[in-house]
Amino acid sequence: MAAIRASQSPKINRKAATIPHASAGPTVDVRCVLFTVADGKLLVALDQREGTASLPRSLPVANEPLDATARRTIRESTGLQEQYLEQLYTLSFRDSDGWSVIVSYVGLIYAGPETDALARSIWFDTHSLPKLSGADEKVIEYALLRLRAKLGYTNIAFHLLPRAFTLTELQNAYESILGRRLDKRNFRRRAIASGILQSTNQQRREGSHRPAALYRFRAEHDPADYLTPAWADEA
Amino acid sequence: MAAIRASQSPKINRKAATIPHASAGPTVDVRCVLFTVADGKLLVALDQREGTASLPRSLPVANEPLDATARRTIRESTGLQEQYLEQLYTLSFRDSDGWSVIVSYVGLIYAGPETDALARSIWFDTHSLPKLSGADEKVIEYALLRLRAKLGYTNIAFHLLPRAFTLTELQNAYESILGRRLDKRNFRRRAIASGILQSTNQQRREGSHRPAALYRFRAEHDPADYLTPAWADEA
DNA sequence: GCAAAAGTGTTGTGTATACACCCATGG
DNA sequence: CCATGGGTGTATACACAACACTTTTGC
Repeated sequence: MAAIRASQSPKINRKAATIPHASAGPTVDVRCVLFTVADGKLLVALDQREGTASLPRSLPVANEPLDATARRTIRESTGLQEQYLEQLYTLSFRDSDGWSVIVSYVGLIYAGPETDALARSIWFDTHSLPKLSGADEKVIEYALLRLRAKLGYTNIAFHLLPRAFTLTELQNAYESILGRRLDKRNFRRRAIASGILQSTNQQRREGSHRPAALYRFRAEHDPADYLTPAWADEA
Repeated sequence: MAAIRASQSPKINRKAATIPHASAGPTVDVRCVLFTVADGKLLVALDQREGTASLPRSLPVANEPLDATARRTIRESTGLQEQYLEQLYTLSFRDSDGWSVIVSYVGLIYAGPETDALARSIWFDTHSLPKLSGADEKVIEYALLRLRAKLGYTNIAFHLLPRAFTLTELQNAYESILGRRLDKRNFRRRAIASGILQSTNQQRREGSHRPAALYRFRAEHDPADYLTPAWADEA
């Protein structure tokens, strides 16, 4: 607990602050970890320009809010519109391209058969990822950690499903992310109790077994985005 | 669920990506919300250069990790060494100085009588803050929200106390942050049960009443930093 | 002996977990 | 009629909230 008031010099700070642009500050680059679930696998979207794979990324254009950059990145790189987006973490990184500040986002999306067909090549199983840069690897790893943790106290997994879904599909999404099986009765009880399920009166019949009831997600009761500040990103 | 594959043009993206430096990207600036507790009040540290108050801030110097920038900012602005530091949120902001990306951090510290004396002027009660920029106001508001939420599932408030403390002091810290009174017996039971209290065998006698047992915080059992990625910030 | 803060247990209520069988359908 | 996944209830353990009095000290 020794005194710390040593290097009190705000020289660099002040100087740079007066000429904010064109200084040797870091480049800001936005990267998105976009997840989807298919066949009981948790998949992540990667770009594969020039052989090596990498997270979808881009630089913010002038005065573009970071959230908008993230959404644009996802659109440009996958052609899809994410259903949920949350800022993950910001880190600085030094590599061959110079000095970057990476603002990372996590997105969730349902990639059904249609979209799957046109964009299949970009999806990679999180359990067998291709070679990635160190930064991308860490960002993905952390995104997974946070996504799993968040399943415990939010209903975020709804965003991985189509508008109408069965409880079994919902449970499969949870199990894919968590990597373990859940008890059917307990899962259904909690899902119903959470109050964010709206029971449509439709059913889905497929295969030689009892048809499943279809539900919708009541977005207005979703407490999932409480981690994102209300103002989010304005300019 | 209409098809979204509209603006597939990664023009801007690609172009900017090839000349990352010297472009008109945003300035990156790190701001710290440093909290302390005194007299049952939750206080935040503000700089008051040139009349208007603002959060302590600075620009990262070349290749400096963001966490290091945050720690340096706190040292330079308060002369103190924070006891806990966590990244809060990153937002972009447009103001008179141009286009900035603000990486915000929350720090916790114990500001005892000694430190209080030399730095008293910088501390402001969170319930009566001076006029601040819109960005700073929002960052503080969000920091408070997150700090309160975090008290529910972590033991983060220990970082607001001196090395040895009484359970009553700990409870006061919680109450100052939450803004409501807690039940003494329940509070103590949970604090003990959490396993991060190490009972020193010392007591503190002050005033005409029974002396209080002193405890220490077992940092190695602190699950508080699980929100921060293991790699945190390397370059 | 009294004022002032420290310290201490029990009970009810709600929430999470473990666990096994019948139902509706297609072929 | 059988294979397949859909759907249902109960008992137990644990976590949390409400609640009041005794203890030790300084003066």
